[in-house]
Amino acid sequence: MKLDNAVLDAVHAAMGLGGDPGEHRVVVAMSGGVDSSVVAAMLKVAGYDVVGITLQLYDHGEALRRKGACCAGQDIHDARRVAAAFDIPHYVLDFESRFKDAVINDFVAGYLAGETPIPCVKCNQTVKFADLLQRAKDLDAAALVTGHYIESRARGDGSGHRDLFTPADMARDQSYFLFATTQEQVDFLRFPLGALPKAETRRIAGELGLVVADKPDSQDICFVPQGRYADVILRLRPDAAEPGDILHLDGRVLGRHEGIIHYTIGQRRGLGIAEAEPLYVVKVNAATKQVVVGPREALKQSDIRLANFNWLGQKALNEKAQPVFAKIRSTRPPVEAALRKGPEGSIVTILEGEYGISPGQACVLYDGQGPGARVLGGGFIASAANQG
RNA sequence: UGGGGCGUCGCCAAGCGGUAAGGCAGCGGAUUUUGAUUCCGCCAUACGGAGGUUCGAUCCCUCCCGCCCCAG
Repeated sequence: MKLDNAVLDAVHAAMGLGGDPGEHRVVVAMSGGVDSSVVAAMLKVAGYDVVGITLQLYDHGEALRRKGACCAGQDIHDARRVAAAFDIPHYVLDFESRFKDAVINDFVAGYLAGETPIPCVKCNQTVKFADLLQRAKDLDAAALVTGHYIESRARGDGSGHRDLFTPADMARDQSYFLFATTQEQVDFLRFPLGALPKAETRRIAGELGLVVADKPDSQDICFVPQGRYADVILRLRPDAAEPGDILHLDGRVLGRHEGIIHYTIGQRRGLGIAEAEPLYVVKVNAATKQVVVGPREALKQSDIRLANFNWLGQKALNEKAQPVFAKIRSTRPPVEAALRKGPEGSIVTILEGEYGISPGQACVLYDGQGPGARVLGGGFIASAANQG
């Protein structure tokens, strides 16, 4: 099995390790999906000393053959098969307990607090780029490699540091989920798919004869079956189903709900309230169990206070606002904003405002729009308000 | 039990003799490595009930039922 020279060059460039590939041990996080499988196979074909690791994260033993999942059941089996086909040493690590503590419990706690957690970020932040990354280092690897669609390039100033950039295929951009990656982690990570369009990844998968070449892309939260996340919360915390009022901004009580965990800011469906115009969730109050609704216009806000801020930019932050581009949800392009750091923490002001800014979600910062924009970090949205 | 008004899909609401708009809600799908959003599709053989007039009635007439308002 071989690859085009252009592809091989791209792989070597993405790794940036220099010298003989065979002298570099690299650990590939293999989820069992097409992307990470292609990464592992490409690196092996390119001559690296590849070690594949698959994390078992949840549902040990349960029959999980559904499509679009990862890190359990069938997917582990798929990863193992790909590794075997390419003669890649492969290990499955049981991270269930760690995953439950760091990701699932955090997810549940977020909803109980009236926020909208983003488990994929937590998973990258803790399980993958902290624990798994340490395992890779323990194995004397030169890098931990994943199938994320994001570009990493050496800064080239002799510092040994690397920077993250949005990928060539913006339709697949995963930078939103990676904003919390620290500089130290960035320096050890590699993302060979950042330069490839997804279609090219599929093509390579076919060319290399991977058993997962036609496997559907994953979507939804990996540990949530059927997209019914509330079921997972209720299973862990049956007491989370506390009903409350659905209150309109104008003060009217319009109805009742079966628990704030079913709602997120900006949500329209599922309210069951027939009014003249569509109503959206404007606020979720965990203390009073109230879900406040209002017209779409009421969702527009501009000032965002960030928590757990991770700054990957070069320029030092201070009270003077600096221009950035901010993205408050994964499926929206970054928009013009201003970032400043004050006594209250890091504040991002969206110049034109954004609709449905939800606490718990991420606000990711860039130095531009489109492919090749540098990822400057970001934070979790702690609160949002209208510009005063 | 005098007068007036109204009863059309779960909610709101067009239609005023020619064979049931629309919005909201709901359901289904597409999109999406989070939650959402958005988009697309579906959603009353039926107009409170019974008669009548008419070629033809949700729309006209009569009676009944049920609401609402004003006056007692």
